[in-house]
Amino acid sequence: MTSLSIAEAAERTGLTAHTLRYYERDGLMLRSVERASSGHRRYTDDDLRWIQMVTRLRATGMPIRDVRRYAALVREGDGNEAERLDLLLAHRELVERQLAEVTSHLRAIDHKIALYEHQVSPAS
Amino acid sequence: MTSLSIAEAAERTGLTAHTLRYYERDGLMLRSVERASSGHRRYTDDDLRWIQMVTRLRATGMPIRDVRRYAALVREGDGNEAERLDLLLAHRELVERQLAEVTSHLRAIDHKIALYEHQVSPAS
DNA sequence: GAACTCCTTCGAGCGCGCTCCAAGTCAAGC
DNA sequence: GCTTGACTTGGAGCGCGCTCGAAGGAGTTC
Repeated sequence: MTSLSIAEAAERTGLTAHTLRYYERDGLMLRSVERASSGHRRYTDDDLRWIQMVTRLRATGMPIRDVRRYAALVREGDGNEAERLDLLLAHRELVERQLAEVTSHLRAIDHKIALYEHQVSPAS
Repeated sequence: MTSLSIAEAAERTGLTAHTLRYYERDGLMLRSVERASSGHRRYTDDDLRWIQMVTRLRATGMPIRDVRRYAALVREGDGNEAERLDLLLAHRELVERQLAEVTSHLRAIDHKIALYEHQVSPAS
């Protein structure tokens, strides 16, 4: 079991140390990160795995407050799996709708691009 | 050629009147929207078409400042089509990368969902 | 002509998600 | 013992994209 400083954890997760501290004080972590005798944070593999999940939720657009709710459910422990599932299913639904919308707007933009491409280096 | 009040334009575009005014004063429109003798804005079909393009750029995540740049190029008139094309191509590239990233994170979340689904109503 | 509705401008405010700063602590190296 | 560097906390600040409020004007309805 490795145990990383905040700088190392930042590097591994792609977040900044600032953000890691912010996530912790904002209730996004499952529990307070352990401390060395110096008071410095020590991130475990479990912490990193959880941060990866948080990153996935965030990268797919889940608001901080919903990640916090999800974290609270996981923190509570066994028994609320159905609630966690609901939350994730609702999120997936939303993300899929957004993907479809962005894709459709992108196709429209593609048409515009095609027009400009024709204009900039016309075949005729 | 129809000509709409700001409330009607808001309804057609799905934006709020507040946002339409904001876009105009922030330089996202191609020109100042025409006014009735009362001073009220009158949106033309051209205005609506442009707003639709702006909406597409925004919906695909283009920052306001880049939309403003694009609007400035279009406003300048003929001769900078290559620049406009560059801008749109760069945007498309970015959006496609983001779509891929979101999709990949979503797949990972799907695995989590599958685990919970199994747990909540197990086959065994 | 009073009330009502729809609009105007200017500027402040807000929610989100960080991002940064100041002042201090601790451990290691010289 | 002093310096250096990585860390700590609390709280302020910021960039983005709206969003809203106040005060007022124009036009219609009764």
